[in-house]
Amino acid sequence: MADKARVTIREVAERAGVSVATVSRVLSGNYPVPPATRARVLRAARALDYVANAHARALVGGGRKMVAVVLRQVTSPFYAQVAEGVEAEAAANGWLCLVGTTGGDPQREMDFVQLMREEGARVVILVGGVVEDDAYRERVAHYAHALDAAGARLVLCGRPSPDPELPALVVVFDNEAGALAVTSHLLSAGHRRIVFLGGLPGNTALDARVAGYRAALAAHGLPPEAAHVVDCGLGRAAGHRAMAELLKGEREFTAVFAGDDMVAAGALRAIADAGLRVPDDVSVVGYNDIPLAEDFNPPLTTVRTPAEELGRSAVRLALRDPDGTAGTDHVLGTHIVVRGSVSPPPSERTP
Amino acid sequence: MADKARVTIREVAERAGVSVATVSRVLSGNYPVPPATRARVLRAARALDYVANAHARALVGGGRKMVAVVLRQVTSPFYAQVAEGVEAEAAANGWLCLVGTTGGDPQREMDFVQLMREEGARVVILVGGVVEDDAYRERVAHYAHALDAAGARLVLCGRPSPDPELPALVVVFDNEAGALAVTSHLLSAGHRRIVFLGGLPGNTALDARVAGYRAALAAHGLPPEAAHVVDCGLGRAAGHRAMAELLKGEREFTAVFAGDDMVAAGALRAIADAGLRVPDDVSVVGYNDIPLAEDFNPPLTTVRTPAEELGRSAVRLALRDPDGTAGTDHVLGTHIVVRGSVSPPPSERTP
DNA sequence: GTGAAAGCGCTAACAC
DNA sequence: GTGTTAGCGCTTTCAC
Repeated sequence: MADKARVTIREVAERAGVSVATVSRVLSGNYPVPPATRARVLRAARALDYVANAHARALVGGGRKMVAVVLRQVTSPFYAQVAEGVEAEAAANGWLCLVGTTGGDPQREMDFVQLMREEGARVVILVGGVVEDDAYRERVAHYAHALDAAGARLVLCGRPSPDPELPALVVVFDNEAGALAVTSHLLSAGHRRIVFLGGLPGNTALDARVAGYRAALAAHGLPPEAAHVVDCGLGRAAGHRAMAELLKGEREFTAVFAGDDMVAAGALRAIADAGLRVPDDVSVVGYNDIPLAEDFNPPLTTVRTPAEELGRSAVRLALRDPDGTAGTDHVLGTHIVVRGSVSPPPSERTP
Repeated sequence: MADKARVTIREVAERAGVSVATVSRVLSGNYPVPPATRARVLRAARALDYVANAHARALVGGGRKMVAVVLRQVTSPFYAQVAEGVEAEAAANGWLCLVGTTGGDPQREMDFVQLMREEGARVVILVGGVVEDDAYRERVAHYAHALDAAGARLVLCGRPSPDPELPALVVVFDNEAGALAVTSHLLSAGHRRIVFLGGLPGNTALDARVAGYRAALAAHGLPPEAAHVVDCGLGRAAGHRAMAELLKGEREFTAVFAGDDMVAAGALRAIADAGLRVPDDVSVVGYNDIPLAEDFNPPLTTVRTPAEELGRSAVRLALRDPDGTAGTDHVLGTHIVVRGSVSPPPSERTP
């Protein structure tokens, strides 16, 4: 019962009483064919429920319109939004979209990119911040050159290029500006002791956010020692653990700036578990404005990063620029979304 | 610069000083080749950064190991988890996974399935509840037969088969049992006036949940009129709108059973906006236990549906059963997760 | 206007 | 052990 033979173009031709060339012509629709023959062929194809073999087509046609996205995981709200943007923009242009997940494993990333090369993907999009070590730089350089040699495009999405000379397109957020803005928001509310939760040394996105955080502190005349960054990495669990740990000692902060909204979710839970209230006892801000951030307790003040637009831009750029005029990075703006997780620090409210 | 010629097997053969057949043999690894030649070929392939053309390979090899998942959208936490399960299980077996989204549009669904037939996907997985109208039944029957005729498998995931005779595998949750369980939980807490928010007449998943809800009510000796289902459909926005509407009139309920967690999120917000507290003034339960349900305000009591396992099961089943011994549905168990959104109704607490 | 035929890059018989 | 060759299903010159 398995593997019955697929209907081929030859059978359609026979049934319609024409040659395979004619069938190909009407199906491709890029060649004038008399309405009568055309109808006959179409009828035969319909009757046989014929579907073209995409592989044969791609083989002769030199590849197929396909873009591939590589993410850590689809269950992260942020990545899911980026994927949705890529998928939508690809579909809108009649391109196929393939999403692959790595779980953060470099080997899986390499395997997937290799697979995409075999499949003839014409655009490969790498999404999200990463820690830039030598192995990474080497990997990306290889992807970029290999893809370029095959006439395909590499797009770095949400991360800078490790080397401006690489044939790669890049679309990013201005993480530093976003972080500077939320930190300033906290400072304006009167906070002076703000901890940054979720540092990840070497990670492009987090380093930039930390830089923005430090810049805001400095701009408000605070000394460098005022910065307190906890390098616990990302994820709800990490945020929860790190916050709980922090809450064990003397409380030397009045606000926390979480590296992203998932970290914030974990931190909020830990704070509640400790019997403290947000924002009365401690203020919290996140980053990314994931769809459910407004349902947190309390609704989270955070930085909106247009994730879906990031994905759309990536494919738009790649399709618009088939010959790879790399060079300038495209940067997308972000802005603060004020909700209920920030208030003046306790001391300020009881002068 | 675009579309440079890809390195082919012929070039590797030349460089290694052997025939293409030999190269093919060492690369496929399914044929004994002397270590010396083998090494020479491998070296040549590496030097040229050769990647096989998957299309040529699939063309001669009769298709390629690929499973396709079809979802409404990846940004829904529930669907994302299912997709992750499918992806993981497929990858674990060395299969490619392609995810397509429809946004709920039947046309896009048909286009995507058609595309998957062209691509030679050997497994196509349709995910999630649907409203079963005639058009739908016809569509699915067509997919099932067409896929079967090509030796591929159709898997209905999270929805029953519209016709037991169809050559399709099915994996589902026992929605009725899950709904009966949470409703009973509410009843045990003392609630008698419970509204079901998020009905969607004709939708397989919601109808089953409503049935479980009614069954629980009946089991507790309540008359059929005790049931109150609001057919607002799914999604956070729908839940918010419907709840706000409900709150405008005389409050004739003490608890709400949301059709899924996103509806619950919207309902919680509407309740808070109305100045009411959960669970003191009104209790709320959801369905699915999405990852962030515990971060809602208050943490949501809900029904855990093992979404990722649903996805994994779907591919496991399809791979285990290549010849389509359809017939019996596979059903996955669910269970309640008790958190903070339920308490006895106000009247019970002030006897 | 339509058909015959030459490949696209690869695998698998079939020779030697 | 390794090379030669015939296709896989399709598109696309090039004839007629």
